[in-house]
Amino acid sequence: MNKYRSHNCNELRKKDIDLKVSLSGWVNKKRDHGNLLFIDLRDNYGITQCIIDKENTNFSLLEKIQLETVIKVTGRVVDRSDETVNREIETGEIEISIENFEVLGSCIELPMPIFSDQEYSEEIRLKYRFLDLRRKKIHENIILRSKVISFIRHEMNNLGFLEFQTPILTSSSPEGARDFLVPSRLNPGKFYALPQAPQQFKQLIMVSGFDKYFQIAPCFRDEDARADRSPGEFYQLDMEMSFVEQEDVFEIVEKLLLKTFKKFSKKRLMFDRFPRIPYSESLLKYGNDKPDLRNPLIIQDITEIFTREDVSFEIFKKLVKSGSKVRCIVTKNTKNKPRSFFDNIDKWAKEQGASGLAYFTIEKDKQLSGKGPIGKFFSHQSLEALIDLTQAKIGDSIFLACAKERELERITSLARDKIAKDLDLIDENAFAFCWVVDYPMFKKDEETQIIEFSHNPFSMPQGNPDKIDFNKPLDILAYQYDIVCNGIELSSGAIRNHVPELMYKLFSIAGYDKKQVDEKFSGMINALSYGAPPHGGIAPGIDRIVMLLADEKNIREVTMFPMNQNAQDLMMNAPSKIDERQLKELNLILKSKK
RNA sequence: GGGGGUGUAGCUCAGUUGGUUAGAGCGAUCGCCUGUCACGCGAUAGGUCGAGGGUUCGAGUCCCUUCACUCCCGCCA
Repeated sequence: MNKYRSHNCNELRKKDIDLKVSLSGWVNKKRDHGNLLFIDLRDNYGITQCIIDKENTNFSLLEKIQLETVIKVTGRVVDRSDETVNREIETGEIEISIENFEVLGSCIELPMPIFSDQEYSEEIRLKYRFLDLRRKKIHENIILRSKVISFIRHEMNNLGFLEFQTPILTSSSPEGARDFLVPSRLNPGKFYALPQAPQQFKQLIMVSGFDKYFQIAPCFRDEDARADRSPGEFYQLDMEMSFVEQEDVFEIVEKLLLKTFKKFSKKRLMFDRFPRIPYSESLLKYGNDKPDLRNPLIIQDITEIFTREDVSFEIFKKLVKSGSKVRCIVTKNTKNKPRSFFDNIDKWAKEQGASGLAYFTIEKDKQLSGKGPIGKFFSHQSLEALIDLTQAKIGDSIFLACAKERELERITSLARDKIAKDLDLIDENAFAFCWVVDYPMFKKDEETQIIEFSHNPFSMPQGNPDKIDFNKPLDILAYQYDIVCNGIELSSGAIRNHVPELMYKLFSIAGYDKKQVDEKFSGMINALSYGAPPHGGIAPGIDRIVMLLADEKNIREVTMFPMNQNAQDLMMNAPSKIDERQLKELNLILKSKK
């Protein structure tokens, strides 16, 4: 028999009445009636009410016990009368009549209450994460995370994938985010980098002939935090397959994600198959490459309207002449919305750094007319043309913005979210997945005008390699794809380029000569020359998947021991100073910061 | 690196136009209470109003600087 307990705190039921039991757990709550004391004892599994009265010699000791003390109680399971049954907890039909108890772990005064639905500052939660994790919601989130990971692992095994570990101490790569570096004692002046993803290793695994690989892989990127992005480290379901095309990857991942989301969430799945949206279309219609398809609003380009003679909205016309574009969002049947609705959105847009969002509503008396501040600038013929172009109906409103393409995408993307929220158009009880496909291989840095890889340098360009026009690098598309769910980027993947000559060619466009490629990616480029299979893969973000399933807005709610926004672990005091001896061993000298 | 928000008791928060000794709930301590499940009742302790400077007869409140936390932009192949 176990020294500490015969049952856990969510085990005893009516059938156990009269049984002599022992339970161990935390004192969740006390209710002291002076001569009668109730103690809610809590463990990982649940809560059991324990009771003791003044007749028992232990009464006065238990009366004084601090909340969150860990105790073992022994006693008999007793029935509760009908009036005193607690339907809120699973053990609510019984209680333990305490005969004896023992303190297993005492507790000093708490910095934050455990038994409470109050919200606390992140600072205190992260500093005392071990207390925070005792609280119901986050405790359940972490359990959910464990179950999701184990389900995925099981599914991947069934699909014939093999799980491998890849090195954590590896080499720095010139592309991508900033690396976390680890100085090498045995190689003075040289550094390891923590992997931003096991990208090269998983490709090497394919070259090694293992066919299907996966890993719940830690990834390290030294980038600033966001609500959906932990600083430092996160986990990906990293996977790679040999002898596959884009379609094969889609087939596997779609099924896996749908199965996972069906199993772990009650929310509706909007699509049985993920819609596929080309990158360029996504930028136009949604203003970004992570569209929230729960939002029915679509952005449309109406620049041509502003070249018409019978449109007299001179500010926009002038901007259009100098290369700006005009895009709009049509809202259905909003003619009766109060003026404040429109003005709030315009005001909001100005706060976002835009010049504002112009708007008018299409009305028809005898003729079409635009109602609203700028409605008068449009002739009825121009409104007809606008209706043709946008499929807007009478009674709909049009929000428009005019700017250079990049800025226009930014503001219309934000406006699309904002307007949908104001009109309550987003179904919070749904998951809307999609693929964003056909990413360009290269992009031009706005400031430096230098051509660089837009996504992943190891992606295979689309089309016959012999026919690709390398003189127009910005037109080259890649077999590169993302999965987006509810506006959150969940995964990124690609069919890889396994042809060394093609790789050199593409790297040369991004400014790396053969020697640099050989140096920086020696392991991989070398391997590709020794018989590499065509291969591809993807890497869904585990933390974000769990975040969506747990219906949380912040990734720290599904991360056991997260760092704060400044990438500090307030509980472990990381990062921390190191002593001179260690620095010396590592051949490091610290430069004092002024 | 930049912008927004927040910072008052251990925790969550209130604090009016600048005006007496800065309040509440929870928690803590002490007392009362035998059926609660957010138990109830009474009392006590607990404050560098994030820090520094300024304006003022007087600052939690106004101004400047700064720090911490957070959200966002940049960044995230």
